[in-house]
Formats: sequence, structure tokens, C-alpha cells
Amino acid sequence: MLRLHDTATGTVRPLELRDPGHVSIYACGLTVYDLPHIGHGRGWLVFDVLRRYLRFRGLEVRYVSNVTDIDDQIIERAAAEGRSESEVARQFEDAWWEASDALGVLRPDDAPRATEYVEQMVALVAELVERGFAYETSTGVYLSVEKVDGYGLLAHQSLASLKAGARVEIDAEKRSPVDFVLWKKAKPGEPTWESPFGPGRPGWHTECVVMSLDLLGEGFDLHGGGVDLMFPHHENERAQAVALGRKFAQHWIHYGWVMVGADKMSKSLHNFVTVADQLARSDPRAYRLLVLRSQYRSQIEITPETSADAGRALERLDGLARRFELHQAVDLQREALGADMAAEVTPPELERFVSHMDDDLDTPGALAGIFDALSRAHALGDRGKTDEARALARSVQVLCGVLGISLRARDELPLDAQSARLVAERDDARSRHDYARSDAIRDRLTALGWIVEDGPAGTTLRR
RNA sequence: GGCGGCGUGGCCGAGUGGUUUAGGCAGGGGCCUGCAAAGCCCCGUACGGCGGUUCGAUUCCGCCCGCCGCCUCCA
Repeated sequence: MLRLHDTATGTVRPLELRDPGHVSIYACGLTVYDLPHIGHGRGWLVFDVLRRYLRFRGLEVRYVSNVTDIDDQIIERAAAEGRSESEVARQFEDAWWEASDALGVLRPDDAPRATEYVEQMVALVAELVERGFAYETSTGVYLSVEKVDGYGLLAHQSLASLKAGARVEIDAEKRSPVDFVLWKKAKPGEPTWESPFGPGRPGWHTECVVMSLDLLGEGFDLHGGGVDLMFPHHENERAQAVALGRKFAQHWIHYGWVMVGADKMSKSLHNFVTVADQLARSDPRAYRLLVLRSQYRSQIEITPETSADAGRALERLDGLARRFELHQAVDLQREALGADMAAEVTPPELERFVSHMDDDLDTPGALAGIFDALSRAHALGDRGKTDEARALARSVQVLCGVLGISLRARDELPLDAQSARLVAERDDARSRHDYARSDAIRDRLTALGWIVEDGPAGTTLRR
């Protein structure tokens, strides 16, 4: 059984399922007002691997991730660029999907947009007011946090210390500085929806409660996002559910930041690298490998150097696929690997992989096992134990597939006429033991950007 | 001020009270190869500092130093 760190308890504990065999997951998505960066990418990869692994373990997964398509940042950008909010949101939502697809991330089963749920959000806010948990001011409707049992569960702080530390601007109308907005009353020029509290728009924290409960139902299994969402976003989502008397997420997962030097990557520091930038300089699989080489909760740094490092490690994985001609690709496109694939993994390697993954998604440990198997496959191959070697190599391929990395047995690059001719000439020279000529041709091929290797079948080229 | 995390060999990054090593990348030696490349084998004897607990601590406790995050929109 998968054991995961749970932010609510601060411990690693089994992920208990509401319905045996079925896992329901909600991950907070993005506010679509700018290009996604590699910090967002890390988050997608973490959840992607979680989903793939659960599938591999024979569970049915329902994964929901929302699109926040109305919020302050979108309004600001639209105003600055003289466009409509929906235009801005649509542009960056498209960019989000493009980046996520490029990373090989499976699309969510549902990706609800906030604007499609406003009616339900209004109803939820009205219910909170009716139940006495929310109150209206001249600027909006607020949740009275002091009335909520256990507020501060995820922040791991008492209400008193949260109040003491509150740095929010003083709003005399709010009953407590910690109270948060559920409904923002309309300001001139902003998009608005009708509500019993007047025209306005929903607060950020309300959409995720409404959408997660609507799509996954009460008491769904797992809710997560980046560490920053722990507080206040997730705390506030939970507060609303508690106030409504509804069972909310049973387990909370939060992943660590991507750092740039000593600082976290963020929009305000202007130090972010977009997913597109990253993919321009490294294989998406190398980026994935780099992310998975660290535990999901730790902070990581992604630099050109560490990307190149991961690229070389990836090259070794592909090298295994080349040697053992692992052409039977694993389909990572739309389908995660199912449990049936476990049968293709040799038992010791499967056991080692599972024990690491079950231990709070210890992908570094899982990868250590994979690379260990890789070395042994080569060693067995060197000793002529072809069948055993192939079985191990296939195990490596399948387990990489579970992590969303597909190995390449050969480069897709077609040989141009000139290179093909040089290969033929070189093989001819070598067969005649004309090594001066064969080396000269190798130099020419190298100059053309090829990596030249001699194998049983003669000269082979790759990039 | 409150809460939390981290400091491991050249770099990245796991882990553990002592007996066998995480793993990757880079580096050195060897094997293989016409020479290479790829691959295999071997190697560095690492755990921020000071105390304490212990027969024994990198691994537990305390203190100190350094770094980071959250407490505000943020993945």
C-alpha cells in the first residue's frame, strides 16, 4: 500500500481509499495569466508519476485539476493589454496544455474552469452566510475563520499565531484579519456575475471546494499542490467544507519548490524559466529524470548544468534500449501503464521498485534500483547470458515507463545521403583493414555531428 | 516574532545507531576494441561545528553556525 506524507498529520501514512480500488485526486491547477514555468512543470510531473504509479498498481484513478480563468492577475493583464479577460485566459490555458503535453504529462480526467462553476460558488457562499459562518461587508463576503473548528490544521499554526503573524492590510470591516474573501463585490470595469450580495466575482479559495466536491464527491482521497498552497489556499478550502459540514479531502500532499540559486522561482522575482525554455535546451525526458531524481517534497534546483547531467544519465538508459533492441515501446501517450505490465518486470526488480515508490514516492530510490538493474543487464549480456539480460533490460524499460519515461532504441533521425555513403565506405575500409581511411571517415562523420560506434553490424550513427 | 525544513565524498542526491554498496554525473585505473565509442570491473573511504547519551553516532538529544521555505498573490 502506498504510504504518503500527509500535511494534515505531518506524518507519512497509508493513503486510505474511500472506495477500495478507486483513487480520487484533486490538484489545484494554474491561474492562466502567464506562461507556465518549470516550477509548475515539476508539480505536473509529480502528480503525473503518482497517477501512473497508482495505475500500475492496479488502481483506477480519477484525477481532477482545475483552470482558474478569472482572477486579479488575469484582469490586470487584460487591462494592461487592452484585451478581454477571456482572451487572456484562453491564450494561456492553451499554452499550459501545450507545455504539459510536451512534458508527456497525462491530461486530467476533468479540468474544470472556474467560470463554469460560478453559479455553484454563489450557492455555496449563500449557504455559508445562511449558516452564520460568513458575513457581508462593503467590499465582499468573508468567512469568519474563528467559527471553524481546527482552523490552522494545514498551516500547523494556531489561530492566535496566525493572527499575530498576519501581514494582510488592515480592513476595519473584517471581524478578524485572518478572515478571507468568498465573494468580491464588483469594481468598475471588472467582469461580474450576479449574486444575492450584488454583482461581483468569486474568491479564489471557493472554486476549488466547489469543483472538487462536485466532481469527486465528499471525502475524496487526496488533495494537493505546491507547498505555498498549504496556507492559505488549502486551509481556506478546508475551512469552507468544514463550515458546510461536508467531508473534505482525507489526505493532503504538497510538493517542494524549484529554486533558482538561493531564491525560489517566482513571477515576482522574474527569475523563472518557462517550460518551453527548458525544452529548448533539454529532452523533456531529461527534465523529468531530473525532477524524479529528488524526492518530491524537497526543494530542487534546475540549471543548465543539472539538466545536462540528467541528459547524460538518460543517454545511458537509451543505450540499454539500443543494445537490447527494445523496440516494443511502452505506450505513454494517453494510457498510463496498467497493472498487467507488472508481469513483464522481473520479481526482484519489481519488489525493489514498489517498496521505494510505496515509501512516500521515493523516486530517487526507485531510480537507483533501475540503474542498478541496467548495469546488471549489460554485465549479463557481456557474459553471453542473453535471455536473463533481456529480461532485466525489459524490466528497466517497463519501470521507466511507469515513471513516464519512454526509452528509445534508435534515433528517429534519418540518415542523409552523404552520411549513408560515408558509413558504407567506412565499413568497406574496415573490412579491408584500411584503418587510416576508416578513421578519416569517422572524423568526417564526427564533424557532421554524429557519434560513431562500431558494432557487430558495422558502423552505426547516432546524435 | 510564530511555524517548518535543510546542511552527506568534485557536483547532484538517497539512506542508516556498528557488520556489503544508495544511485546518477564528472574523475582515475583496468578489461573489451585495430584505435575509438558504448559497455563491464575496480577506486576516492563523505556525512556543518561543539558537547551529550551509548560499548559504538553521519544516523538519537542539546547548543551553535550557515542556508531555505511558509505566515501576503504565488506551483
